Amino acid sequence: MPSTSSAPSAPPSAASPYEPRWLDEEEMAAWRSFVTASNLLNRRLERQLKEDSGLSHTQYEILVHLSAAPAGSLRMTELADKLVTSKSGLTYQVTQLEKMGLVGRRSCPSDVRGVFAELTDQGREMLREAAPGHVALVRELLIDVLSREQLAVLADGLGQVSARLRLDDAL
Amino acid sequence: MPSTSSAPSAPPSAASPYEPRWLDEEEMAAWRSFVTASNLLNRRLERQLKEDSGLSHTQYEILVHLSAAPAGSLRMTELADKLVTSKSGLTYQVTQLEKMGLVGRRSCPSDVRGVFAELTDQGREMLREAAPGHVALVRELLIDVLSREQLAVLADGLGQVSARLRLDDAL
DNA sequence: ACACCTTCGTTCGAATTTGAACAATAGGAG
DNA sequence: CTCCTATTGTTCAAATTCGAACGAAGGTGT
Repeated sequence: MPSTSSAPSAPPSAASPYEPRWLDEEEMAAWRSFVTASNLLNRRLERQLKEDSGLSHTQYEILVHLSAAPAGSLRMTELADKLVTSKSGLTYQVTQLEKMGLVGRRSCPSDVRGVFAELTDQGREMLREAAPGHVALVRELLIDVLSREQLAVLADGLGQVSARLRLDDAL
Repeated sequence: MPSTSSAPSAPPSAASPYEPRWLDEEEMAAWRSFVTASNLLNRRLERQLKEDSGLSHTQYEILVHLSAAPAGSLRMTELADKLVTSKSGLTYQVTQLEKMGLVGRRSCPSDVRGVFAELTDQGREMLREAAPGHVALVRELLIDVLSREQLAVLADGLGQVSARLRLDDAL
């Protein structure tokens, strides 16, 4: 009965020490639509990017974050944090992008251990080409489907959620 | 300059045939927080489930959907749709769950090709044990962070988004 | 009955992801 | 300066993911 959560009419009879607060119908709807929208959206964006630019969404996001950074470069760890991936995962993807000539590695002057991932000219060019199609789809599938108010709530609410998550992670 | 989208002050000078409609600050904030929240949330839930129940989020969701279905069973394709994964991905995971004794396969009477994934008693028990901890975390990290109104907007807006995505996919 | 196109679930190989273990270094307390 | 602990990025093996290709049926129209 307990789906992700709710037990509308019949909570799991008697199980755990303290019966948890299940999700009511509305909470459940919010959670389900969040998960579903996220999955569906990812799927579509992945396909679009791969077909039109030969990039995975992850790779695209790496380019985006680098392009937004001061010198088109970021420390590996910092980049991993922004992307919300594992360090090893980033190492892998940066290597891939390096092979494609879109990103380069530079050692950090102030810290021998440090490594900067740096956007190459080719990388910038690739981003310039890939961005329009990607943005158009994000707009079509998400942004333009929602009202201004809904967008504001999304930004606000999920911003809060993210902030909390970040804090916890920092522990 | 174009991150996922926005070009706040300086749009990419002149590139594509038709300059796309970049995302303004608010749209950008909504999109970023959506992506980030989704990733962070997934990461946490994944860890919690694995540690407390030895299940991946995907596996947990399979159990949830089966438990919510008429006879605790669903056709593979139907289940794959609900989960928003590839058919091959589902085949793999159902096999894993089968090895764990949480799910079984049954052939479909009316269609020789069809296969039903079916929740075993052990699977139901596992779900009963895993649900409280999972729900508690979803509540702590998302539900309880948002107000009733925000939840309503989430459910509504993202529900719409999902619905559209589903339609497109059906093509 | 026959051809034709769709659907079903699996298999296969390739790509990706993750956490743990590591070696090298940084940084701080004494 | 000298321990001791935290951090950095990589490597490694294992797990998971996907899409394309398949073999086997279903369904339809003629």
